[in-house]
Amino acid sequence: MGKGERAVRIGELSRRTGVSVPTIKFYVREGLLPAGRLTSPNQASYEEAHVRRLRLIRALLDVGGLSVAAIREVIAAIDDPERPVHKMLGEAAARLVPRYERASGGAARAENPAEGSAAVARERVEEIIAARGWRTYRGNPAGEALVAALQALEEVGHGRFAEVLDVYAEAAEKVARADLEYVARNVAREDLVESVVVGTVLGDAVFESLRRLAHVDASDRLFGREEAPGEATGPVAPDAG
Amino acid sequence: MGKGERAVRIGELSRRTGVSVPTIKFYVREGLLPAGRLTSPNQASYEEAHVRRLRLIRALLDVGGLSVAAIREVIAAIDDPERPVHKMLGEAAARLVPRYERASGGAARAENPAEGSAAVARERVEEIIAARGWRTYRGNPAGEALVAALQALEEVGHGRFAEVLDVYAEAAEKVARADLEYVARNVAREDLVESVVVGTVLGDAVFESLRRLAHVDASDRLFGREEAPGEATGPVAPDAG
DNA sequence: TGCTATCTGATAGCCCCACTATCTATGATG
DNA sequence: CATCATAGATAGTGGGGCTATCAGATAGCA
Repeated sequence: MGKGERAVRIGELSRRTGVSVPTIKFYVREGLLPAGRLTSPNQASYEEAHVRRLRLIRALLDVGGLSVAAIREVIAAIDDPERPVHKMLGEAAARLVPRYERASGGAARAENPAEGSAAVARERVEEIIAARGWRTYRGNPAGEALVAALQALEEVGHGRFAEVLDVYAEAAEKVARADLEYVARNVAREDLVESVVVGTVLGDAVFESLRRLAHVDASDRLFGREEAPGEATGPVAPDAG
Repeated sequence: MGKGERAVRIGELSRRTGVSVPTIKFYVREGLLPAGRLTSPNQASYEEAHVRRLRLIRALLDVGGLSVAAIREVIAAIDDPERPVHKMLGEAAARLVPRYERASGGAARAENPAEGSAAVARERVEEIIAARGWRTYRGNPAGEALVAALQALEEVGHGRFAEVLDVYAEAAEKVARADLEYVARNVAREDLVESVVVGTVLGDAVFESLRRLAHVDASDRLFGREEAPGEATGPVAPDAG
C-alpha cells in the first residue's frame, strides 16, 4: 500500500509511464485503456491497474511490434472474465501471429515457377507436426504462417532450408516447454492470459536477439578469420559437407 | 533451356512475380530494384535477376516485416561486391534488428518504479554472453534489443522470466549453428550475404510459428483438460477447418 | 475570492509509409 | 496503320500512430 496504490490524475499517470497525456487519451479512445473513474465532470482518477496496462501496451507496441488494432483484440481477450482458460489462451495466441496478412496471397497467385510450393510447404508442416506429436487444430494461424514462411523460402531459392527444420522444431519445443513451466510456476490463474501474451510476444523478441548474437559468434568462427591475412581464400566449402 | 532465362518486359515481370507494374516502378524509384536495361527510350528489358530480387523484396516485406527503407539498406549491403564477407554479414545483420527503434528510449525516462532495470538487464545480457562463451562486440544492436526486451519484461512484472533465459540461449545457439551449417553446405560464396539475410529474417518467422505450434501443444497438455466437464474437451476445439 | 495550472472530451490535423492513379510521349506489334 | 504496352514523372490515397488545439470546468492555493 505504501508504494503507488493511490489514485492519480492523468498528469502523474503520464509521468509515471513516460506516455504523453494526449497519447494516453488516444489509447482510451481506441479502447486499449479503460477510462479513469470520474470524480467530477472533468476530473478522473487512475489507479495502479492503469499503470500496468499502459506498460503492457507499450511493451506490445514497442518491443513486440503489434499494431494498436491487434493490441485492442488481445486486451479484449485478457479482460473478458468469462472464458475458459484454454479458449482464452487460444484466442490470445491467434492474435499474436504477425507477418501473415499479405503473405498468404502474395506471390502464390503469380505464374508460378516453383509451382505447387504451397502444397509442398503445407505437407512439410504436417510432417513436422506429426513427427513431433504436437496436438493442434486445422486452421491454426501459426501453421498457416509457417506454411507462408516455408513457401517464401522456396520461392527465394532456399527450399533446402527445410533440411534444418527439425533443429528448429526441437528448439521451439524446448522453449515452449520452458515458457509454460515458467507460467505454471510463477503466474496466478487470473493473470494467466496476460502472461501468455507477454511471454509470447516478448519471448519472440528475446529469442530473436539471442539468435542474432549466436549468429555473430557462429559466423565469426566459420568465416571470421579467413580473410585476416591477405584475402579471402579460406575454406568456405561452398558445396561439400 | 526452356526455363526463364530470356529477358522480358515489365508486364511479364509483373505477371511472373505477382507484383503490379506500378509497384515495380515504385521499387525501382526507391532503389530496391535495379532499373531494366533500356532497349529504346521507352522500352526496358528485365532478366531473371530481377525476378529473384523481386521475390526477395516481397519475402522480406511480407514475411519478414521489414520496411522499404530497411530493405534498401540490406540490398545495398548485398550488392556491394567489395566488402569482406565478415563485414558484410555484420552490416547486413545490423539492419535486421527490428522492434528496437523506440524501445530503448521508451519507459526508461519515466519516473522509474523498478529503477535501474536497464542496468540490471544489461548485466544479465553480459552474463549470458559470457556463460555461453559467445564472441560479440560492444554496441551490437542485437544485444541492445535483448536489453530492451528484458527491460520490458521487468517493467511488465515478469522479471523472473530471466529464469528461463538459459533455455532460450541454448536453443538459439543450436538454431544459429544449424543456420550457419546450412549456409556453409548449400550456398555459393557470392550468394552468402543474401542467404544470411533471407535465413535470418525468414528463420525468425519460421521459429516463431513453430514456437506458437509448440505452445498450443504444451498448453493443451498443461491446461487443456482441467476444465473438461462440459467444455472444450478432446484434441482442442477445432475452430476452423 | 481570485488566479493559475490542470483536467476532460472532442475535433482536426500531421507525418510517414507503401503503394496507386494518371498523364504524356514514345515505341512495339500484328 | 491502329492498337497496345511502356518509360518516366507527378500527384493522390488510405491507414496507422499519434499530436495540436480548443472550450469549458475544476483543483488547489494565496
